[in-house]
Amino acid sequence: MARPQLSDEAAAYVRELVLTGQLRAGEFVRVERVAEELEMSVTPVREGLLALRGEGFLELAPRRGFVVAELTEDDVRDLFWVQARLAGELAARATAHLTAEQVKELEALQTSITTALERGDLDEVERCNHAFHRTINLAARSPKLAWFLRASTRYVPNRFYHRIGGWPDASRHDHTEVLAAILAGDPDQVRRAMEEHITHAGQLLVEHADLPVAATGGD
Amino acid sequence: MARPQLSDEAAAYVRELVLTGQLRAGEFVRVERVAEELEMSVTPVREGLLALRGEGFLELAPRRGFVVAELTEDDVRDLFWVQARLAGELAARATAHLTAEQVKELEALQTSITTALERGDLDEVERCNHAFHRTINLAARSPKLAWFLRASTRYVPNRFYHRIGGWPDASRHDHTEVLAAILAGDPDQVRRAMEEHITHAGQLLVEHADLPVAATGGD
DNA sequence: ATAGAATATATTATGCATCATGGCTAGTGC
DNA sequence: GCACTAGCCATGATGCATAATATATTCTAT
Repeated sequence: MARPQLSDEAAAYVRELVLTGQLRAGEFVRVERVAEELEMSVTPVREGLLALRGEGFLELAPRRGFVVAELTEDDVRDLFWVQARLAGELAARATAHLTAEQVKELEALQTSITTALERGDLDEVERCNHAFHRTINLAARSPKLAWFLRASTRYVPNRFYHRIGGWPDASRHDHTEVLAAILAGDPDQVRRAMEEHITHAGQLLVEHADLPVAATGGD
Repeated sequence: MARPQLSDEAAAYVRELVLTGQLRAGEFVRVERVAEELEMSVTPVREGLLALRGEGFLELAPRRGFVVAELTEDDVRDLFWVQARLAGELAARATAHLTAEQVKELEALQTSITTALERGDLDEVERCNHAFHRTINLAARSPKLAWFLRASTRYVPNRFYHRIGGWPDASRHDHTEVLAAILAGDPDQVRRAMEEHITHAGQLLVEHADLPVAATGGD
């Protein structure tokens, strides 16, 4: 799976530039420049940028170029509001579908997270974290909800949580709550636990991200 | 607004083909064929299809082409679940922001819908319907939530409601409930009214759309 | 005569068409 | 049933026309 699609590579590259603030709101993304940086031609870059427009990261000014979209603190709060609702619903639905084996896997992942934390292996923590949520979200068997969830999580920079002190520990605690609710077999309790988990993450991200407070004007 | 962007035209064309069932799940969308039909070259078509992949309508089999994605009855139910939550939240948020003038506009639109219904002018009904929701959604001042809402409504075929007997009348009734809640200034009541409204629409669409009941298997 | 505005020109980048390459598949022969 | 071949089609590289903006030049008014 070296480079399945150049346009995906271009999209991922620019998305990360936007999320890490290396490209600021209002700036133009020059197709040719990106093409040079990634050593590809302009066609796949343009395709990738159009995909990013579809994701809400860029706006397209016809015959002018792609502009980085505004992303305010309120926007991030709203994104996590969506993410919390969706992750909560998916987790609630998953409760009835999770097999005993899958529950065991979740417990194993939770153990791995704890030991990895003690070793200070944050990459491993993130991997297990991801697997934990993925297992739950797949078990819900609701691909469209999962699609919307992914759309909302795209706004979280890769490896963002690494840079937030105390987050992995808080996450480990939240997962314990989710697991307990799953073991209790109570979908509503699972939903609440997962919603709180995501909400915590959102609060941390807003505190650490240093975003513009309000939009500039009315479009 | 003749042809703002050929890729948008291609995306809209194929999206409608998928939604109206002229392209069935699993079928390949041949780039060159679409290009011929729209009398454009393959580049903008491919760009449009990549956008549709981002919207969840198509899947991309690398080096094979674009395949129409599965859309089951459960998927549509989930899409309307999302739509109802988002429209409800937006309406609740709008309640505090709506000016007296905007409320008057909503009432005027509601009146227009009623008279247009009596004339049997379904196009006008749809126009006012759209304006009604748009006014509320803009007043909520939550662009990201609005983005997700739009993503969920893209799955509703254009002019779909025209073909459903009794829908315009039911819609008129639901709007009355929403308006009453807005006039009462009660966000929670507004949310409930709007969620019910969308849920009704979803039920009607599922009943009339004749979709596959379940997904074929595990991807 | 100079400052400012308006027009003409030059430059830049988009957007689309065309072309070259190579992967995937089906069809043929053994 | 398997290997090989031929053709189709996705993918992306390149070239060109057009639109938009920046720059320079000219004209006008004070």
